[in-house]
Amino acid sequence: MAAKQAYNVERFFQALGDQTRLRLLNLMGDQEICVCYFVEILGGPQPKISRHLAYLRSAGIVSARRESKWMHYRIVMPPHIGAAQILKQTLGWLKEEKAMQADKARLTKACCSPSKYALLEGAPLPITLDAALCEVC
Amino acid sequence: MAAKQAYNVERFFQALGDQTRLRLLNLMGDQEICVCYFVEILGGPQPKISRHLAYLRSAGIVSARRESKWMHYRIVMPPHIGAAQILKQTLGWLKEEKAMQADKARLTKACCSPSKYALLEGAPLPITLDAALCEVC
DNA sequence: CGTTCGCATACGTCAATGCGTATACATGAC
DNA sequence: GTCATGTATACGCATTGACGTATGCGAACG
Repeated sequence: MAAKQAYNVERFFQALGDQTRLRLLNLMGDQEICVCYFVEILGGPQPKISRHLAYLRSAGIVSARRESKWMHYRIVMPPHIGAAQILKQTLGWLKEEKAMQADKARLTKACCSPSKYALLEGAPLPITLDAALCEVC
Repeated sequence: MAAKQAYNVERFFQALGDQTRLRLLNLMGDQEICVCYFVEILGGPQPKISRHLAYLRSAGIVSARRESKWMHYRIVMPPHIGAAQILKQTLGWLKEEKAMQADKARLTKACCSPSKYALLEGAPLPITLDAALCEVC
């Protein structure tokens, strides 16, 4: 069959129905990114970022990987084919939003000179995911 | 520009994050349908249907038209091009869900023999929207 | 006019969600 | 072990949302 039955579609759309979470997803894109960058780029208290990441995890949209002290987050395509298509389309359109482009630019800037950001001293750089492993690309 | 700035993206996704509203959207499809059919097909109290339709209206996803006593609802494409694409894709995938197909089948059945449904006595039949006027088609 | 019908809204209740703050947890340095 | 660092969770609170029930509003009919 083309679509699975048990997938929680409501949860998927609810996960996309928040500005902060959309910004997080846009920043991830096809990269695996450390939480400290999210905190730096989006501003605000760190628990806020962490909670939204937990929400995305519970919705099955992102996965987390620990590397010593740092947690890396990346987008994972939902098992539901319809949801996966929607997610791809959403990511594509986010790239066209000016505010999202500004976020991305700040991320690039932070990665190029992390020493300018107290929070990012020694933080691991984002990792661009292998196209063969990343269905987003 | 490819995308508008002020569109309420959160509200759009939140509107899709509910099973009842997805069922309503699937039933509408490319037709303009009377509220009484929604009540008949989805069951449950009528105010529940009406509230969800109001939510979809506030999100700019559907529009309402009065015809004497009856209110007809139809899907309207959001002004935001990204949202419009997402909505089309969502509608297309809903058609593949078995539960949604069952809803649609019950709607067809109700339209063919409305006399069997007390609620639908004299109710106006759904109107398939002209392809020239309906961007969904 | 009053009644009936189709639908929308108001009200109260309860669960879910978002936030800031504080705290717990995990890892590494010492 | 202690401590610092990066991240997650707990708590209290305010807002939102979904629900059932009751009620209001517009249109048609008598």
